[in-house]
Amino acid sequence: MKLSSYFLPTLRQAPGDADNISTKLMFRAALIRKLASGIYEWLPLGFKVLKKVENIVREELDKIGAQEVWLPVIQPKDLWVETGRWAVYGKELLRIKDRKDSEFCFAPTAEEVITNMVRRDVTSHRQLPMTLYQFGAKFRDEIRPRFGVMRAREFYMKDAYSFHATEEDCENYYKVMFKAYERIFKRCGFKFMSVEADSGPIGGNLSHEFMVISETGEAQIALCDCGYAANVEKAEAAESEYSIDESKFKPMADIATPDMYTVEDVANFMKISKKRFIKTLFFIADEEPVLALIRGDNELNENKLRKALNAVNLEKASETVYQSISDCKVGFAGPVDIKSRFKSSKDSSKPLKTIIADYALKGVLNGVSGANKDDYHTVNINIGRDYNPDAFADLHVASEGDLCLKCGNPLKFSRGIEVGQTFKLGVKYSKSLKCEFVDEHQKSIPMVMGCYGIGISRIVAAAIEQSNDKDGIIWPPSIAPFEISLITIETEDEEVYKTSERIYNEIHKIGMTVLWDERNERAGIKFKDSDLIGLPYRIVISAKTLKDSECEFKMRSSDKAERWKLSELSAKLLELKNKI
RNA sequence: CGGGGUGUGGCUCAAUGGUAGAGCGUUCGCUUGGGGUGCGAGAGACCCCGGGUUCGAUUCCCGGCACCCCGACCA
Repeated sequence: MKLSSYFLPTLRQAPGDADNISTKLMFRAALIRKLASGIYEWLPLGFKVLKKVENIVREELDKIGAQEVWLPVIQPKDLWVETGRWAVYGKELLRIKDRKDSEFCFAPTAEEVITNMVRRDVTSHRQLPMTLYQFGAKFRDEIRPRFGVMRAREFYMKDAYSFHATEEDCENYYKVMFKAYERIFKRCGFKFMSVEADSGPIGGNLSHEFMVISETGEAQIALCDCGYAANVEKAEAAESEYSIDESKFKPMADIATPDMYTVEDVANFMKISKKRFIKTLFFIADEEPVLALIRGDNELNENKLRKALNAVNLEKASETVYQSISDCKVGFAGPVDIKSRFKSSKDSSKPLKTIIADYALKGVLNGVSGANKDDYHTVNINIGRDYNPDAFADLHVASEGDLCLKCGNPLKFSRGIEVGQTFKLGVKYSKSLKCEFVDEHQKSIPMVMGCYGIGISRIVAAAIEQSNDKDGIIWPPSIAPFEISLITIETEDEEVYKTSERIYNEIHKIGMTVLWDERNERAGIKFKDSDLIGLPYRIVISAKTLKDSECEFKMRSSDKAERWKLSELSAKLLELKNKI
């Protein structure tokens, strides 16, 4: 491609709202432009990268027998009602109506549609297993899009779905897919790791996320030297050994804390560590009010609470429920005698029956919590003496100081960008959508499913996030939009231009891709643009080196340039090509 | 959803109660030719939309919209 006619409007400055490195570079190198919040246009250079990534993914999936399809982005409400997700998905699901007022949604994922497709035409165990996949735009109406295409509302994704006759077959294929994912991310040039994940709204009982390791990543990972690695949303902590010396118990006392609603406020006011605070959180679990207790420095993990309670629905209690149970303003409830404070007058909420506490509270001596009295907190609350939870469980989001469930050593924490996730779904969708097949015994049973996503557009951002310098992007050769940046310094010098053109054609002949900067611009501009765009190999043709029948060769990732004989250029490039 | 901020040429930003300016980019000419060079000339903005106050509003007030930031499980 000749640069003079290529749509590549590079910018010297990134737009003011670009909020991380990869987004700034993607704007400056003219990969993307923004159309609306979380919605992006992909320019030719960016689109090329997208296609490069797509191809790697396609090759690896085809290798494991998956078949490519193309599914609608606009999907009818009915199917979503069948699986119950029309109600469950919430505002992230963008809903639209057509001219007849029929309701549709813009696909955030495609389990419904694909399962519907398969249930119609796959009816026998002889047709299984089967894996289908597609590339396509997905839309999720994120609360707060940020970090450019990394957390966009519309994004480009690969989603694959596998259908199996047995649990065992599904599990085996899950491993095959897992290996394919490892090959894909390796080929993209990533430093990555796979971690255990929570399956979230998609469902299922086994899930992994593939994380590109990056300090700027949104996801937090809990790691252990023993090999355990999990998303913090999922990471479980081992119960530490707690011992409290009852002889150190002090008498309880109420202290005035006007208008101090948060642990932060009260801890600062009393000059007591947050670790001595007992957070009291009210939830409604399947219609019943529940009190969850967490140590002041920890965060509650709702998934863990849901599991501990064995609840289907879990939501934070409303202010009225809070007040009718504690009989005080929000922010001042505490565990002491809480069950007996219920005032039913305020609404129809039920009395509190269950108090569940995080293990860590077993180690809190002379704790602090709300006094169940407006503007007061109680100090020196002790477990056993002053309150007794009905149950203990691991309820908090894993954090510094927690111990590995597998080996007991302290967990470490790191950050990553999630570029892919695999789920073993089981029969969640096949059951609700009656996606069944007839087995050898003439019995109709639901298929066992797996689903597997890769964020293609996010991969592009992650690649840049992981590989750049002060001058711009440094593409891994496998996903670079072009392999070679060919720069002609004195375009008006006929010999220089002619030689450049010859080399340009030669590069094509050996099957490599090249972006030729033959603009009538100054050298500085060309070098700056070339570094910004970040193609892996750079060849410079100028009068200076041409007089020795040489050109200059430089890798984007190194700062040393070499002189290459023009006569050897093709052979040397071929060598490079074979390494990609 | 709550709080805050911003909206002025393609980009980054100024200024102003009397309808606007810079840098970058762009166009033309010259210059230069190995790291965003220098000079000159030119094009390009009904100052987000609607309403109000005013003789007069891009500027002040109100409403809307868009975008950005922070928070959203806090107790």
